[in-house]
Amino acid sequence: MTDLKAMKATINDVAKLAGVSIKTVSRVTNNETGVRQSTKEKVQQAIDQLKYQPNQSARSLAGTKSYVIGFVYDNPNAYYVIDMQQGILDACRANHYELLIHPINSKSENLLDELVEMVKHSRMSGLLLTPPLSEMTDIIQSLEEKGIKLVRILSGNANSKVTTPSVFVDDRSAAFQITQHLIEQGHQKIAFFGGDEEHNSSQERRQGYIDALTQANIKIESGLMLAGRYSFESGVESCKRVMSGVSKPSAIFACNDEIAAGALFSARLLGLDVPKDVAIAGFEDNPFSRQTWPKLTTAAQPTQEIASQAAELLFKNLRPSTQGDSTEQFISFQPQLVIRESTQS
Amino acid sequence: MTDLKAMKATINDVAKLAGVSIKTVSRVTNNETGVRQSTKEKVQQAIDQLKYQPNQSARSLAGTKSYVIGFVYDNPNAYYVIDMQQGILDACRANHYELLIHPINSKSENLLDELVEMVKHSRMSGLLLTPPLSEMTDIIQSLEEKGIKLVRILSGNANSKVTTPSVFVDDRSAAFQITQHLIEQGHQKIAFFGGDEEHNSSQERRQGYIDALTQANIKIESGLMLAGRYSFESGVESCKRVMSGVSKPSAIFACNDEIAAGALFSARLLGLDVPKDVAIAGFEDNPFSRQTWPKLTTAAQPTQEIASQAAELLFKNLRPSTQGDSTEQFISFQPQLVIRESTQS
DNA sequence: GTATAATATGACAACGCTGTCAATATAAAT
DNA sequence: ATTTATATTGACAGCGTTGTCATATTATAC
Repeated sequence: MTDLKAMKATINDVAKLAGVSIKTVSRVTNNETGVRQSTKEKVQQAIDQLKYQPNQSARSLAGTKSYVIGFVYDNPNAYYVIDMQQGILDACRANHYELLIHPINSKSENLLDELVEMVKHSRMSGLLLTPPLSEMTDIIQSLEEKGIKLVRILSGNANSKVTTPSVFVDDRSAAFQITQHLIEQGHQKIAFFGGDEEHNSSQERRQGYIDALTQANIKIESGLMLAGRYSFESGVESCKRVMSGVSKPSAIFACNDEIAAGALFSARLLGLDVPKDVAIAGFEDNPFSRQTWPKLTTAAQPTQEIASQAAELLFKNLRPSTQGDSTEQFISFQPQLVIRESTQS
Repeated sequence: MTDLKAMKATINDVAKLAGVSIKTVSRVTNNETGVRQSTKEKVQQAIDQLKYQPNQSARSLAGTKSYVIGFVYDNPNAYYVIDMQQGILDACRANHYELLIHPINSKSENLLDELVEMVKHSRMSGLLLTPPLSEMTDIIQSLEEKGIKLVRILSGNANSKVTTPSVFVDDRSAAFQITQHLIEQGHQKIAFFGGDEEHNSSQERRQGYIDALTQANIKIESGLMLAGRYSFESGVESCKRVMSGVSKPSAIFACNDEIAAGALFSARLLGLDVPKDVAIAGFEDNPFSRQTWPKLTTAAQPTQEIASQAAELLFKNLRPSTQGDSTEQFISFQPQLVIRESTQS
């Protein structure tokens, strides 16, 4: 049983026990090159024996690195954020980094200053960004110009011309699959309920929808493509609107599960049976997509895994030894189609 | 516009500009006593002019305080966690503290060691605990014995005999109100769907339910009080069970919204109309309680505010000057009844 | 006006680590 | 065996603060 009062082992203790200088211990803990294998083992043994863990404060005070990264987000989807945090935290623990979370308002006036101030004040050595922040190219560029290391997580694919290390989620292809699934179920009139336009994901998902319809030779009806926001209310609204229009859809592809849940709610109000009268599909696999009635067909992304890999990518770019080397700066993920009752008649 | 490269002002710069020693600057930034008013002003002016901010790493390396607190949780409800984080973060920003989040598995074998190790490693000066951790008295006690400052957030009321600073949420009284509301709607046979027993909240809510029935002279039927977990599936299960029993309820009080959503789902499967055939109430005001059909009656708690106040309480106990003084160590919150369609016929 | 107590300030050594550069050990080349 | 290049290791000075203790200044009492 560890006792708080019991002095923590320091680098000096390890050095003494291993019979080397503290600098050598430092080399081992930092995985630096130029330490003989036998020495490394000797030191590692002492580290294990004393359960030595470097003091982060001393580290960041003495060195130029800080072992602290920041996770910046502005996302109302709590499950997404929590999963991201968990994934990042896992990677942080494995790499002896600490995580500072930083929810922000991406519409803030002086967003850039706020971020720079935060990085400076908390001595963060890098930042992980999610949409919509990760898609604001001007902010990204300014941040990089100031020498802040970044990894973006966003909707899209690696064909991008930017150089910022990024983790892409191929929403377009997943949206294509969902739409295709709807078509396979015999639907010809399929509506699309969009999310916030400032999120790239909304555009990507719409493009996937359009691609699928095009490939199936189904005419794109602009009256069936509604703009909206990523919210339950928006789904309610869009459903009400489209169902009172001239051209009524037999299926709806909502840009995320919340919109889909709203559409579901609205359809019921209108006396429509789901999926008999209208099939509804969502996106994201929000936990409550399994708790609606009927359960929602959707696209699932391995959020935690995405987060871990994004963090690992950041760490790689933070290590001077591997900097500028051949580390692949782009990672891609493919969401998975999850078919449930809301689209199966 | 701040530039990252621009050297940050240090205590030395401030001292030089103010014409005092660095120690005096330190005294001012730490609000220590024994600095002449005129000197203090002189120093403060220099601080403002240079936009000086103490370096946290140096601070925690040199001193005994660390300006870092930890938020420890093991809660599947993402919305609750996010709200807690936001509230704590607000308080942290106002008090120049940093927050390290730490999701854990409260069933872990060596939970205590893990926590102590974390506190030591990250040099946290205090911890904020939520259920179920905040209700594990043995862990709490061991932590306090090791000199770790704590603030608990939990279900209950301030009559507790413990001395650990705590923020209470009076679930019992809110559950009483919900049950009373159900009774007022004419229900006599009201079922209770419990949550995880290791959460004090489940017991508190059940007690509120029992108290309300007792006061209304309604017989408590043990067959209507089901044990369960805080999950959608548990709600489905409980509903199926109670509806296939001898004594069928006309109303259900579910221990939280997730259970209620499951009950709702299950009722529909059984061909029951809500609220006509059976009224359903939840607890917590989870966002999706507004996204079910019909919307759920529930009890709402100001999670963010609770979190902020808990953090403030911790900070007060961390400040040596106010330590042991007359700061009230217990804060209470009252959840608010929210009546929606699921209980209104 | 002087002795004494109280108050205000400063000098300086930690804190635990990394960066720099010099010193040493080992391998390679002659 | 020597010299030279290379791989390994160590000594030591910071990093920006706070804690301790000594010193200087001011207020109080006689």
